[in-house]
Amino acid sequence: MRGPSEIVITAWARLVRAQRAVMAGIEGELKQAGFPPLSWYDVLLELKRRPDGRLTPRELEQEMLFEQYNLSRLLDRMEAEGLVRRIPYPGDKRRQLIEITEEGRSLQRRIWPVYAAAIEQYVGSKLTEGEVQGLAEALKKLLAADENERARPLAKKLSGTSASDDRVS
Amino acid sequence: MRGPSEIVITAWARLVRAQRAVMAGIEGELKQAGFPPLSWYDVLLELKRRPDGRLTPRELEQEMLFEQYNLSRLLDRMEAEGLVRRIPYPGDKRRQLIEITEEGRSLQRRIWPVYAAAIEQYVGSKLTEGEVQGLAEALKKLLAADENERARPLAKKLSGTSASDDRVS
DNA sequence: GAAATCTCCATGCATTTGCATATAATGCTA
DNA sequence: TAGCATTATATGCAAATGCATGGAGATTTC
Repeated sequence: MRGPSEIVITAWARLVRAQRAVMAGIEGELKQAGFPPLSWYDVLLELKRRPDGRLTPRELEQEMLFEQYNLSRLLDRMEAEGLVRRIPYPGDKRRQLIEITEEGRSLQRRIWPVYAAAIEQYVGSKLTEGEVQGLAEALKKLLAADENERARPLAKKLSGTSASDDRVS
Repeated sequence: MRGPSEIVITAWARLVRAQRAVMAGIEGELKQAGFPPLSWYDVLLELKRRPDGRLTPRELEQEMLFEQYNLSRLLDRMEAEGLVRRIPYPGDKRRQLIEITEEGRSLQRRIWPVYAAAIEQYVGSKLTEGEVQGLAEALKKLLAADENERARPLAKKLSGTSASDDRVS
């Protein structure tokens, strides 16, 4: 395996830094508006997208690229706040279904305008349309599964779909 | 402020996911090779780049986009391992200088081949030269300071330089 | 069809992070 | 130059994360 070229190293370094900077900014906006961390929003949105508002933890984990134990506890907290509900999975007692509550839907709707504004501020307003296109395209390729990757906890099943309304993260 | 277009939302979502996936992969490679987390490497590299191998915590914080308290404790751990050394800052008793030790330099050198291979695997090998160029360019613009951003803890002074040898993160 | 294996989710414990605040030194202002 | 604001770093405490493992239930194997 060749070593990475300089530009690859630069791109990687900037990917880390940009994600940190933008994430810190956006999380800061949400917090300041009195909202929970972005991961809560991600869960709510994934659930809301489903016609029945339900998903198994396993599915959520793969969508969000979250560690299993991490998600388990995140759901604990969200359930404690009444945003989601754990219900039994018919036909398999190991599994469960996470269902978004009305309160969860309400929170998602209230967060979105703030989140959207932050995305526009930290991402949209900094790039041209073409640059955004190219960025999205390149990142999609980074997300593509790779046979060479060793067995790893995250990033197993990735998809590359687009967004609408408040489809984010 | 307009809301973000769909493609902007997609790009942001993928930025988060790609960074998570790639970071998890690369961190996994390092861990498996018995090395400490990437943040340790970042510190070592920033210090090593300086002619005198020294930097103040404040400077490190800004280079790495790390929280102050977070860096303070990271340096505690690294100092405990003998990788860096805290020395007084001449002329200002509030400050200090963090100096990389010989052991720190050695660790950095040993990590680099593993890290480089991982970068190539998770980033370089997935994109064409042109795509990498475009990605680096777009991310640079995301990192550019923005007057509209509210006073935030991170991301104050950002620069956009390139890489060489083992100049990463 | 029983045992071994695998899948899904939870949890105890250590580490790390986040948040607020402390401590100490410097710089500024009147 | 006394008082007050500001800067640099550290730290107590709570929350979140990582890691290893547990335990229950499904699936496979022979």
